[in-house]
Amino acid sequence: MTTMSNRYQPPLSPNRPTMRHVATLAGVGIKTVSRVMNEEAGVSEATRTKVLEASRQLNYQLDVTAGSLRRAGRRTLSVGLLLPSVSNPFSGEINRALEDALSARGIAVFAASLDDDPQREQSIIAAFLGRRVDGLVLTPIAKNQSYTIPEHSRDLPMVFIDREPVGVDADAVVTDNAIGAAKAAAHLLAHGHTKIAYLGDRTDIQTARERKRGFLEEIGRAGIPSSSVPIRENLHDEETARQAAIELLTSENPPTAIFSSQNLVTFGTMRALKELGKNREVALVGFDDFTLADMMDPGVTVIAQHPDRIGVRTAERLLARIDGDQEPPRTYVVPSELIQRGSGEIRPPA
Amino acid sequence: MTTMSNRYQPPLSPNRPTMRHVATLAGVGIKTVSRVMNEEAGVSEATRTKVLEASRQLNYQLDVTAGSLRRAGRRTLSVGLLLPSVSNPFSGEINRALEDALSARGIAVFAASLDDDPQREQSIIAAFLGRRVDGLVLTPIAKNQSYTIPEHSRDLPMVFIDREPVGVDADAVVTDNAIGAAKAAAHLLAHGHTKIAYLGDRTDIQTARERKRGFLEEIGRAGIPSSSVPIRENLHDEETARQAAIELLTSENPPTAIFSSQNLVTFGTMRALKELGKNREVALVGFDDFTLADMMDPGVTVIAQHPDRIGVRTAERLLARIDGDQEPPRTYVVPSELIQRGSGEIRPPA
DNA sequence: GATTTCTTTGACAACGATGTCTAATCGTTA
DNA sequence: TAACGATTAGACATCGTTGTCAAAGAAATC
Repeated sequence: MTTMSNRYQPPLSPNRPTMRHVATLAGVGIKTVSRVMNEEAGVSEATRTKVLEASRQLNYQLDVTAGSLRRAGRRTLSVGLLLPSVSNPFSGEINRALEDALSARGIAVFAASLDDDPQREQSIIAAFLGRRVDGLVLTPIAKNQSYTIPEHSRDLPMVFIDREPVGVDADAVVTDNAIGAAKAAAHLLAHGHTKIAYLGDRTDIQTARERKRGFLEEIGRAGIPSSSVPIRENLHDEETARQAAIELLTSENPPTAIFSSQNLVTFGTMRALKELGKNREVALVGFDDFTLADMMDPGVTVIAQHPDRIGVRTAERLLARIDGDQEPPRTYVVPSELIQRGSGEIRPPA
Repeated sequence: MTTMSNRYQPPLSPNRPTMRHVATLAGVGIKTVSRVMNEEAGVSEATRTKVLEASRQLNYQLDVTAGSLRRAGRRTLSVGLLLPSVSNPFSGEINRALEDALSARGIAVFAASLDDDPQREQSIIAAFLGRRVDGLVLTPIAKNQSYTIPEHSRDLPMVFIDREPVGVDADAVVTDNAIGAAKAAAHLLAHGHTKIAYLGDRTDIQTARERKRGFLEEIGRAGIPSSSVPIRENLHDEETARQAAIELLTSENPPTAIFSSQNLVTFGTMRALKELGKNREVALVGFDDFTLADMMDPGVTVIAQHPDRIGVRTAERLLARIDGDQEPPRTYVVPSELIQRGSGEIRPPA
């Protein structure tokens, strides 16, 4: 220890205190303060207390971002989360599960909404990268051409949700969409239905395609030609779904059961059934659970996803990657679950 | 311009490029690159193009956090948002509206969930401050003793939602809770009810208290002694609400109408009514709108809040403060709205 | 043609922290 | 008692950027 005085004295203004303020007050060097703040070893108990006391007195708060500049691995202790929309309940659940897992490690989450806008997607990812996030979780709905992650960020820890990564080496966490849809089909078949309609989301959405595939395959296994299955697709909101359902139900040879591939489509279908007074006659199984599904008339049978489990698994993978896991990327499947509530157990008219 | 060479040449590694990389490639000084990136004036068109080209070639991405260290006002272009829970639909709407308004200005949002845990609140706020956010939006539910914002952060732009700030000078954006609840009471009174029960949330929640007050005042104005009003409080989830409602409805002198002060309480009440087969006899008005309210039997009449408008107004205030608005803090009221759907229009038995 | 002014540009020192390296101190042991 | 390793501490450079300032060159004025 050559001298006790630093090169210059900070103004010690009433502004937000820095490490130097704490150091001068405690009468130690700035690096020592750093050590105490980061709970590094090699500080005597006496100095530690001195520093802590000074820090408490000044109400000092370590500047995480400034530290990230020099910190090993340049960790910023923040991750970016790209969701269809933060206001969508499914996304909210995932967001929450992720937050819980990451906050335990002191990692904060930037969340942003995509809204199926590829332009927006570009700029959000850029914004995340510009903030030097330690990892990325991507939950896009639509198939957007290229996930243009710049070359130099290719090894950024990344986890995709509900979508297989293309062109990037990354883990993915998905629901067993095809299997879930097959379960729905099997359930309706088991209740005696043979005329089961499929109401589906936009075909450029990978999960929607998977669900359709699983559904049709199961129907096929029952010996029903898929050409005889009424299919209405590219329904992306309640209203278009409602119209499609009405059209189908008032047609010459209406289905006795309906499988709807997504929340909003289910809602539209429920509306149509109620309007036509057929809600107790035509069976319905929807993909995705929703609040109050059991309070409907009848309760709505669904294939429930588990956003919380998806979130937990995602967090686990992301943290593993951040911690240096070099295993080849994998896709993790979170099983869906059939929940019987009445609408799916309606039998066809004899 | 003394020399053209910088003190040292960067390794020009395949890693993430910095400004210096761009500068060397473009053959200009690093400050010039900074100017171009920040669209500062005083750069000739020729140099601008050169720099932009080099930046494009290297896929350079400005490091926002590093810049914040030196930038005037130390802007980090990020804000912290504290919500009851990111998975709660009401919070989600607010989050979304805020994001839309702030992302237009290049500001990213850290969202975190509080879960009524004062401990957690402390650490989240500390985490936000440690990341040097440019502003704070706080949406706590429960009354938590002290909003301990350290002295030196007192002038940090801050907006409270649904809660008057105490001990801090800050704007607030709130729903007209008392007025909304009064509207509910008036509506039920107008339909001939005199025995109207109040089912309420935890009494330590300010908005819950306001709603109760507004409700009782309106009842009082109708000449009904508030002592004769059945009141059940501190219901914080569906199950306790359901039990309270059942108790009330099976009592000797059951109410002919119910006002429930919050979403989950409304759900519990709906369940109770359905179980007792009274859903078409007993009137119900709930505070807070919810998905599929119109699909219930009967449709549920509600006092709807407007989380989107709350979010927009909040963003507006926060940005104004960030931009230096020094007006004395105000509380902004976003009006609620009565939506008739059937359950609130049931008349008492003759 | 000589000033003066304006425009364009880069060197340099920060910002607040941490990694590296070296120095002082303290026990321990030969 | 001297030598040594272990422990504790601080000086310093540095992370990637921006604010300040000064200098070079071009344009405008006399």
